[in-house]
Amino acid sequence: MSIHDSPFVRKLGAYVALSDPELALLEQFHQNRRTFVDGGDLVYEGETNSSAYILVKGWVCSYKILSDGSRQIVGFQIPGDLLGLRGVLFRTADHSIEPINEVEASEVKTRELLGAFEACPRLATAILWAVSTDEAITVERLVSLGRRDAAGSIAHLFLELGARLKLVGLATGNSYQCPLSQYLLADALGLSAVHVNRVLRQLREEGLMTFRDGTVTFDNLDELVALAGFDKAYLDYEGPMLK
Amino acid sequence: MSIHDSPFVRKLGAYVALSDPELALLEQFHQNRRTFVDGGDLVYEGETNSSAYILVKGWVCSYKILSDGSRQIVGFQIPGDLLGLRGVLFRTADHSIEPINEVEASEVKTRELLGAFEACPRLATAILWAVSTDEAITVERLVSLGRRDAAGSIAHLFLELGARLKLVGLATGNSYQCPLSQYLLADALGLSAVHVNRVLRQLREEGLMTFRDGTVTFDNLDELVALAGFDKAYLDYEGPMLK
DNA sequence: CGCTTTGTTGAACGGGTTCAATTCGCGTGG
DNA sequence: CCACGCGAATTGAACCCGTTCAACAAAGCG
Repeated sequence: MSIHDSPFVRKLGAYVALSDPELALLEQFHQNRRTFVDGGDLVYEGETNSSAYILVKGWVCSYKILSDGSRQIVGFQIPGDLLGLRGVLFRTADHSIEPINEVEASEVKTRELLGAFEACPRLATAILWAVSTDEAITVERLVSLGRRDAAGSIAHLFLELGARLKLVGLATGNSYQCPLSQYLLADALGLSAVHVNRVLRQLREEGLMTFRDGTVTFDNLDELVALAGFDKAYLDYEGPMLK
Repeated sequence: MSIHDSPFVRKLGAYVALSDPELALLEQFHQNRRTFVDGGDLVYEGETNSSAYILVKGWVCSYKILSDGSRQIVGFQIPGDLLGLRGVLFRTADHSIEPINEVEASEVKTRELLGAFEACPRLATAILWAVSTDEAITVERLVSLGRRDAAGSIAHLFLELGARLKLVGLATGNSYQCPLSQYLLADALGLSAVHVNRVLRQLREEGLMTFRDGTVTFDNLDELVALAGFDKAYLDYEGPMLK
C-alpha cells in the first residue's frame, strides 16, 4: 500500500503540494501503528509529552470532564484526521481522546513531529491548513451549542459527519454507518441522552432522517439542511493552494 | 517604535525563535495600518479574498448570523491577535469580524501572507502555534456553551479575558477595562441579554465580581475560579519551543 | 442465564426565554 | 438650554425547551 492511499496524506497534499522528502517524512509518521479499544484512551487530559496520532481506522472523540463530573465532547474524529496536536505543541494535553469503536492509529511522538517541522517547515504549513479546517468545524459546533435548538443541532451534526465521511470515501449517497450512542451524542450536543432520544424520534416521525442500529439515513435531505442551517462550504477544500 | 514592541511579534517569538528575514517580513505586515469604528466590519461572512489583520488597538468580535436572524459570537479578539486567517486560507470568510470599540489593525493581504509562507515556512510554523492557542480558547468557550450554567459561563469568560489581557500587558491586578455590552455578552454566551443582566447582578450581590461602567473587578477571585472551573493553563505559553 | 449497556417513554421540575415596561445617560437639533 | 430620541441597563411575570427522576424493554455478553 502506497503512502498516497492514506487519507491524511491526501488531505495535506490538497492544501500544499508535497515534495519527495516531505512525503518520506509522512511515511515515517505511519510506522508506529497502534490499536485501541473501549477503555483505554489515546490521550488523557493533563498528560505531559503525549503523542499525536494519525487516525487510520475507526472513530474517536475528544472531550473534557468538568469539576461536577459532567462531560463535554469537543468533537468526533474520523480516519484521516490528526489527533492530539495541541498536546504536542503545548507539552500538556488540554483534553482526552477516547476510542469509540475499534481504532487503528499511527503514533507520532513529540520529537518526530517537532523534528519534522524543523526539517520541512512546509509540512507545518500544510498542517496549519488542516488545523484551520478543524477549527472551522469546532466553530460550527460552537454555533450549534449556542444558538441552534436541539433538533437543528442534531441535524447539523449528522450532516457534518456525513459530509466529512464522504470526503474520505467512507460514505456515499444518503446514508452512512455511525458508531455513536445516544449518550455520546448527548455529551457532544450539550443535551441529555433522554432528550436526544426524543428528538431522534421526532426527526424520524417527521420523515427527515433516521438513526437506527448504527445507520444514519437522510430521508429528506433538503428539509434537513434547512432545519439545521447547514452549509457544507466550511468542510470543502480545493487545492493545492500553495505550490 | 521597534517591531519587537508588537504583541503579535512577541507572541510568535515565544513559540518559534525568529530570524532576521522573518522579522523583516513581519515588519512588512505592519505597514498597512487601518482604523475601524462601529458600523463597518473588518471581514464579512461569505466575502471572497478577504484580508487578514493583526489587531493593534481595540477589541473585535468574530460572529456568525443564523438563518433565523439570531447571532452567535465565536470569540473576542484583543491586541496582538491575528484575525481572519481562515478567510485567507480558504478564500472565503466563514464568519464576520466586527469592531467593538475604536480599532486599529494592520491589514495583511492574501498574497502577502501566502507569499510569506513560501519565503519563510517557519513563519507558518509559528502561526500554527498561535492558531492552536486560539483553538484551545474556542474549545473552552464550547465547553461553556455545552455544560456550564449561565453563572459559570459568564465567570469563565471574564476570567479568560482577564488572563489574556494580562499576557499582553493590558491588565494588572484584579480588574480591567472591558468594552463589551450585555448584548454582546449574550450573543457570545448563547444567552439572552435579560438573563445576562440578572446573572451579573447575582455575581455582584454574592461578592464574586462586578462589571459596571466598562470595568470588570474580581471581588473574590478564588470563589469565582471555582464557580467557573477555570484553569488558565490553556492560555499560557513558555517558549520558544522551536529554536 | 443474570448482568450491564443502550434505548425508550412518562411525569414533574427548573433554568433560561420572551414579552413588556421603566430608567438612565448621552448626543443632537431647535 | 431643553426636548427629543436612542441605545444600554434593569426588573417583573408568564411561558417553554430541555432536564431530572424513574421505570421498563431490548440487545449483547461472560
